[in-house]
Amino acid sequence: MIRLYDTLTATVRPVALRDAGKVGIYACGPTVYDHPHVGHVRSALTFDILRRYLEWTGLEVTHVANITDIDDKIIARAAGEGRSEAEVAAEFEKSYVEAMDAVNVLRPHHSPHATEFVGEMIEFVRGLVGSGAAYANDAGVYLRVGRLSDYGALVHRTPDDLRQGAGARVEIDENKEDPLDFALWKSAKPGEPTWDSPWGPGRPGWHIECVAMSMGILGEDFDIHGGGDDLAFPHHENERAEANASGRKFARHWVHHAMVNVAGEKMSKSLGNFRTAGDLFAAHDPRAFRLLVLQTHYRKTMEVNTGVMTQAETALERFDSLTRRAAAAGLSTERSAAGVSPGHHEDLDSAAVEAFRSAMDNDLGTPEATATVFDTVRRANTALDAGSPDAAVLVATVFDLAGALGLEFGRYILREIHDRVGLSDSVSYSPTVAPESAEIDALVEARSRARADRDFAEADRLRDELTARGIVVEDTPNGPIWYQA
RNA sequence: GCGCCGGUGCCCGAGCGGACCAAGGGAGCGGCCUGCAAAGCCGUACAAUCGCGGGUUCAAAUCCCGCCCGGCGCUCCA
Repeated sequence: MIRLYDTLTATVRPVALRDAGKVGIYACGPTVYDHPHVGHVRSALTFDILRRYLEWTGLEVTHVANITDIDDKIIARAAGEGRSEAEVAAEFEKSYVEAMDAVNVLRPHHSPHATEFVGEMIEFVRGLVGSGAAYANDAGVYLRVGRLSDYGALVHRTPDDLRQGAGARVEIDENKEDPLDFALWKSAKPGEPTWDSPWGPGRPGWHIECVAMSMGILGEDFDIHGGGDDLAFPHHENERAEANASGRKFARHWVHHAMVNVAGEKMSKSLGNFRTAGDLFAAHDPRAFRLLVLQTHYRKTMEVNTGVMTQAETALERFDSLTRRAAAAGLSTERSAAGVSPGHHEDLDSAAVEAFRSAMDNDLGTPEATATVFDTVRRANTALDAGSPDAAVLVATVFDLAGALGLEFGRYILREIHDRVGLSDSVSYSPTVAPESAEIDALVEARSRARADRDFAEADRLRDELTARGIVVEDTPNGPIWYQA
């Protein structure tokens, strides 16, 4: 079983599943008040990789990632733009989903919206008020944090510690019994969307929606809860507080990933920085960002800039070229080529599979796992060069392992990606495709004939002509292969 | 200020007490292959003095202490 760092215990420990063979993951998704930025993408990629890997090992995964579609920032934006909160949320959720598709993030099994769970939230808050764990006044309903002795445990602080910070930095709120108390329900203010509740019209507080949605879909005592490490406090801590105050068991394991820095965020484009995911993917292959995320451990801050993106794009070329070489040799690059199914990889190269598994099991060691895949690429190339029968298994291994990481190859893939997100017209690097090509084929064949006749001047002329059309020709023992650069 | 995380080659980035070398990717350089390329493969010196200074240990990039620098958090941000 995979071992993961658990924020609560501050140790790397095996994930102890509630139900054998099944994993429930709740990953905090975005509040959709603006276009997604690269940090959102890293977040989604982290959990997509975790999910894919767990599925690869044969576990049945239920991946839940919420969309928070009602909150102060959405309200503010809607008010500023003279449209409804729902319109704002819908616009940016669409933008978010497009970015996720661009980086090949599998759709979560559930993508609940906060506004769909207001009824559950109200019930939950009602229970807390009923037991005295929370109190209501004119401003709303607040949780009595003072009753929770281990409040702060997720960030390894004591309540007094936090109280000091809260008292010092935040103006005293007269509606709270304790500065640490926070709103479960906010009473209606003019111009804001509201729902009816036992405490009058109002709307949910920030943390309650994730408690309602996670336990509503995955049930109590679910396996993994995660998000960016900036969410550990107050968001996740407050979720814990709410769940614990209700007497229910919450997440068994807490997984937090680190942030991404885009150098000197102030001067964006001119310095090669990217404010939004769209900016990044208009300039670079989205797969390169996934590779970058894979090559950095999830608990470590990563830096994104033009230089590292370009390096990652070049690295990707190793996979794409293996794809071409394998295809030219008549080998399938389908994951299923070697009869692989989730949890069963015995027909693949066992050394690579085991190295991969052991890297991933060790706190999602994607950098080492990715290194294993690159090692396997080299072995596959060597086997291909030698015409060895081992090539088929090695190639199949590469694509199986890479698939578990969500990497997809083949130059034609890029066009698909851009079509998927409607970026085809805005890319500033040349999208590569497998063009339809009776004409190109004819030129390539003519060149082959010229080479066979040792008429190299003509062969080179034809290659130049192809180059002028953006076509790269490579000669292999299995004949020439070509693709659009 | 307090808490947590981090500072590794030209660049990105693993490793986190030793027994096989400080992975992997990128750049540069040299070689093999090629008609020439491309792709691929092989090699790559000048100590990578693993932020700096102490310490523990038979043994430290890996543990401890101090310092410097960076990131995140300290109430609505992935």
